[in-house]
This record gives sequence, structure tokens and C-alpha cells, in this order.
Amino acid sequence: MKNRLKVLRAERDMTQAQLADLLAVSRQTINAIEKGKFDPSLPLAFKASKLFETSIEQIFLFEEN
Amino acid sequence: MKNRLKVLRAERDMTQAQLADLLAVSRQTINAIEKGKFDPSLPLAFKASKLFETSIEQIFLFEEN
DNA sequence: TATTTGTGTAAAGTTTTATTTACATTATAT
DNA sequence: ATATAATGTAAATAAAACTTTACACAAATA
Repeated sequence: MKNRLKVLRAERDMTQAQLADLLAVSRQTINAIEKGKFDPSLPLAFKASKLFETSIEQIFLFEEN
Repeated sequence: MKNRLKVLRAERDMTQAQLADLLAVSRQTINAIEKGKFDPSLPLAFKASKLFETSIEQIFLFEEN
């Protein structure tokens, strides 16, 4: 699963730590998701979509397999 | 998190077991999600959205707290 | 009545997501 | 040049999602 978190952060001049705070997760979690180490939970994906005022589908790109 | 899986199934005359098969999870997982015992993973939410040809947001209703 | 089908649930175990602590590296600023 | 901020990563642990097996119950059906 790819995602646009890094770009969305950059557009808002936001650090991983700031995003982590806003989403109430650890900085390492944000880093791991950005680097594709694992997928966020659905609740976390929803929180990100609300924060960035867009849909989950516009942030996370699902790829089968 | 609420969801419309039961209705989406009913509209298609689909059992929990059939949906589980199509999403490649166990019947108990579908049941647990429908009953709100836990949230699906993001990949599973995506699979459901593709299967029902709609968005994640139209299937799963996020509620803070 | 007996059987089958669909659903609800529970316990034990595995896998995945997320945390905490910690340290290394890169870039920026003083 | 040195300090500071931001990022990458790793190991150990905790929490959540998911599996497997198993059983109970209600409704439909043979």
C-alpha cells in the first residue's frame, strides 16, 4: 500500500513528529507507515483523512497482492 | 466504528460465509466486524470497498472516541 | 421429527499494528 | 565547527486484528 503522507505533510510544512501528535500515535508509527513498513489501522487512516480533509482513498493507494 | 456490511450483504443476498470467502477472511472475522467487536484492517476495508464497488467511507462510519 | 443453513459466540493461538526506548544519520542553523 | 531538528532504524513489548476449532441456537426444509 502506497501513501501520500509525506507530500501532504510537506504541503503543510509539517514534521513526522507533529503529524504523530495530531494523530495521537508515535513518531515511529508515522515513519513506518510512510516507509511502507506496515499499513495503518482503519481508525488511524480515518483520522489522517479528517486531518487532511480528504478521503482515505486519496491518501492511501491500495494495491492487490 | 459502525458499518453497512449487513445491509450490503442483504442487498446482494449474500451470507457471512460467502462474503468471508470473497474477502479471503474467516466467517468469524466478518461476524465480529459486523457486530462491532473490532475494526477491519485497512487492506480488508479496501477489499470490501472494491467488492461492493463503493468507497470505504460509504461502508465504514468512523466515530471519534 | 430430523437435518440443514445462517448466525452468534468463546477460547487459544498467530500475525500485524503500534509503543517505548534508544541510537545513528542527515540537514539546517547558530 | 557545533548544536539542533528531522528522519531512519532496531529491539523488545503490548495491543489489536485475524484464524482455527468448536458449540449453541433459531429458522427453514425435507
